[in-house]
Amino acid sequence: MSPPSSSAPPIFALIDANNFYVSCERVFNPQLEKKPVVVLSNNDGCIVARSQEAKDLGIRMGEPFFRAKHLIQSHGLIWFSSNYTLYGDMSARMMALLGSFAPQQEIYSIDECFLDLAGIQQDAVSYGQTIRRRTRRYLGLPTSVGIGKTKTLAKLANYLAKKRPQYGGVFDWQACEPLIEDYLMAQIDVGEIWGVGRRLRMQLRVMAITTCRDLKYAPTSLIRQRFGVVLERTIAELNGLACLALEDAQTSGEKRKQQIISSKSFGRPITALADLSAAVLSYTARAAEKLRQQDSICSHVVVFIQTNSFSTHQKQYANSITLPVIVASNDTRRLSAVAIMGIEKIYRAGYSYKKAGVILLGLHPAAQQQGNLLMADPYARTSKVMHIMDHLNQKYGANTLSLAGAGLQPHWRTQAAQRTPNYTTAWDEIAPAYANR
DNA sequence: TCTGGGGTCCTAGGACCC
DNA sequence: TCTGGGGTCCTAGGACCC
Repeated sequence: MSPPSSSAPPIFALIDANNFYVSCERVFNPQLEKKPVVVLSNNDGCIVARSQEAKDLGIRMGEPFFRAKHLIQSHGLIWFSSNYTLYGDMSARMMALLGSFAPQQEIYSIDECFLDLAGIQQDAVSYGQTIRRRTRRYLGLPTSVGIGKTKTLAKLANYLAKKRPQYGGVFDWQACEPLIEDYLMAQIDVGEIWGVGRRLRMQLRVMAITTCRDLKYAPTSLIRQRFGVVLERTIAELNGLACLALEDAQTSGEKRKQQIISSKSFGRPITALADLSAAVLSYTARAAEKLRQQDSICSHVVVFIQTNSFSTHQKQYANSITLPVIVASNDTRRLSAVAIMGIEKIYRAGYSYKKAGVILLGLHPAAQQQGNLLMADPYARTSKVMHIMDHLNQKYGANTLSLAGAGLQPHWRTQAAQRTPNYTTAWDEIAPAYANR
C-alpha cells in the first residue's frame, strides 16, 4: 500500500456492518442464518436490530417488542436480549481490521467507520469488495461500503450499496455519470440523507423538496435562512464540496466527551425515595467511572426522574435539577453527595417512577483542577481509593466494588431474559465449537 | 401487562457588562 | 424622566445521529 500524498483531496468510504447486533449473534450461532432474528434494547423493551428476514416481516426499528411477539409463534421469530459486552468486543476487532485498509480511519459508531481512500492505488470499487470479503472471512460479519467525495455522499452511497443487490454491497458515486447520479438521487427520499430526520423531512416536503435530488439543487440561501447552517452544509456536501473532515484519533486527540450520561429504565416501576436514591447512586458511580476513564472532572451534575410517559392511566411527573459541584471533581463520593441532594429535591411521593438518570456537565481535564481557598477537598488525600476501585472493577467485573448505598441485587435492576454468553471476553463462556479447537 | 441509552451541534433568549 | 449599541457567557430546548 502506498502512502497517500497529504495534498490529495479525500475520498471517503463508509463501511458499516449489516444488522450488526444480529450479525454478531449469528457468528456464534450459524443456525440463525436465513431466519428472522431481532435483538432488543435494555429491559427487552424495544427492537434495536433486525435481520433482513425480520425486516421483511414488517418489523420496524425501535418498535416495542410486545407488538411483535405474536410473530414468534406465527413466523418463528427468534429474539435476544442485547449483549453489549459481545458487540463491543466484536466492534473493536472489526475496527482494527478495517483500520488496516487505509492510513486514516474515523470510528463513527459501534458498527461503522469512515476511511480515507485517497492515495490507494486501486480501483475504489474493487478495493471495497476486498474490504467486504476480508471482513466476512476473518470475522464472519457482512458489511456494505459506500464511497464518495464527501461524508454525506459516502453515507448515501452506503444506502444504495445496502438496498440494491445489483451493486454487490459496494457503491461509488465517482464511478457514476453526473446524469446517472441525479437520476439515482431522484429516486431516494430526502429523509435518507444524513442529517435529515423526521421533523426536517416533514418541513422540506411542505416546500416540495422530497428527494435527494431536490435538496441537492435547493436554493441554499433560503435553506440557510430557514433551517440554519447545518442543512446548508449538507447541500454543499451533496454537491461534492467536502465540509466535514475525517476525524481520526490524531485530529480529534482521542476526543474527550463533553457530557457523560448514565440513565436507565427500571425493570419495574419504583415508588420509594430509597430505591430511587439507590438507582441514582449506581448511575452516578457508572458516570464517574467514565469521567475518570477520560481523566476529566466535572463541575455540574444533572439528576432527572420520570414516570412512564406511555402510560395513559397514571399521574405523570418528570423533573430534573442541575446542581454545581463546589469543587469540580471526579470522585464518586463527592458526586454522589451532590446527586443525592438533587434526587431529594425533585422527588415527589405518590408517583410510579420508570426511569432516572444522571448527566455530568462542565467537563474539564483533571489537570486543570483549581484549588479552592475556602473549601479544601476533603477527599483529596484519599483519591487513591477511586483508583483502586476502578482497577478492581476492571479486573474482576463491574460492581466488584461499589458504594454501600447502591444495593447489591436491587429489584429494579434491568431485565434481560435471553442474553447470549460473552463468547469472546470470558473464558468460561467461550463458544464450545471454538473452545475445542 | 410490556415502549432504550447514549451522544453531538446549533440557536434563541436572558443576564450582565461596558 | 428620558434612554444606545454591542459584546460575552450561560442555559434551555430542539434537531439530529447510532
